[in-house]
Amino acid sequence: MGKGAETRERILEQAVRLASRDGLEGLTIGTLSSELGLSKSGLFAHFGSKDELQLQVLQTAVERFEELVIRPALRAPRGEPRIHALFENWLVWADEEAMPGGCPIVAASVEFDDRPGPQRDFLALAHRRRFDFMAKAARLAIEAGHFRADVDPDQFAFEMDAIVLGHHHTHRMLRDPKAGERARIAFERVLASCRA
Amino acid sequence: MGKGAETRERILEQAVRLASRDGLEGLTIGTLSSELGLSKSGLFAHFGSKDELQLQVLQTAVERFEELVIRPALRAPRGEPRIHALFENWLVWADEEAMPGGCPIVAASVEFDDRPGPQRDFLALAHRRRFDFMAKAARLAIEAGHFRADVDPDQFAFEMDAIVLGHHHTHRMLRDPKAGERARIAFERVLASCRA
DNA sequence: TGACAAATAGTACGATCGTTCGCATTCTTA
DNA sequence: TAAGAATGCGAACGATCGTACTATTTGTCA
Repeated sequence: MGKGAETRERILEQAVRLASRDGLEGLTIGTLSSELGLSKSGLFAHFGSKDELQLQVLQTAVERFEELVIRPALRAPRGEPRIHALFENWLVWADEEAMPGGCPIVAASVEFDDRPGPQRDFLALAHRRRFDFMAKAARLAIEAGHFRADVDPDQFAFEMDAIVLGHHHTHRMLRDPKAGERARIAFERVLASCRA
Repeated sequence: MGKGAETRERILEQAVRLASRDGLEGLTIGTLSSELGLSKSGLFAHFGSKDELQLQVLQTAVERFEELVIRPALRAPRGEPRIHALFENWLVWADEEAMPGGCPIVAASVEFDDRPGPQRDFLALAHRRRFDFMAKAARLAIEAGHFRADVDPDQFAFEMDAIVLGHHHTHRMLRDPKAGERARIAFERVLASCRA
């Protein structure tokens, strides 16, 4: 746990920042190293290949998502409160100052959704887990009596994911200041249709 | 209006195909020219710069969207039938064989949403017009008595856009065969909440 | 403190990027 | 059909890409 790991952390933080703006392919070893005051070869040695760098960037982003969105939601009571917390955390996530280009996972997903390889595999798995988490939250809401018993948890996950994507798009591309409000109204409608 | 325009069409068709898979930056003049059996410089001469090539790719994609999604919808009667046609055409659009990487406009939007420049400007305008079209369709549905008078057309546009994005994501990244069904159920719920 | 390992820098490589320029070919049309 | 414009090719440019190798510095610990 020496100096190497510390440097790698510094590299990955900046790398996530760049990847959120320019994508995983737009992220370049030369640019990254010069912005950090490191040599290209010195930085490269930490990862061995660009593929590996990209994978670690994704890994870092996913960990940060779980830390800032998932884990705080888990501290809320099961059922609708937890779902509500998850949703609100997720909206804030899109404005993380450490990711000036928006969610790097969304960016990478669009970039790699048609290119087989380890990046795509990693992203697919991460998304699958995210979906499962949402579906499980819905299931707990059913058990808690907040949601009706005939609510389809997977359908709920789909709609929640869609609203977040719509928010991301409206917020970042259209710069619409009402994006958050729009997303909340839409989600509230979904919630209303699920309630017991 | 001779041979030049014809070649340019051929170039742009293949360019859209590549851009849908690899993004606008991943689209490279060398690859594009060799796949078409043209010389790099000969192809380049048609556009003068990569920026211009990218812009024309976007222009081509938008024109195709209007031809395959918007215009057919306009042939349906105002109100809910037109909205329904718009939605269904849009879902089919994501599977256009000429765009094996999915909607290039979605890809480019994520790619350029934080990079100022003519590409971003073009995309923002295109999206604005798409939103306006959806909102107008909702307004016509209100006038036709299909939708309640207190429906917010802009909110409707947001939710429709979100569902299409969710479908795109679930379909292309997760390869979930139920993506279309999920999107239809979600949209039906939105429609139900709007009906008079 | 000295030896060994870990971390970083330096340099160079082949490939490819977007772009320029001059020349050949092909079209159009007077 | 001859002239001129439109179109396309070939070669080359400087820059940058990811990567490989060899030094040199820095850190760790017996």
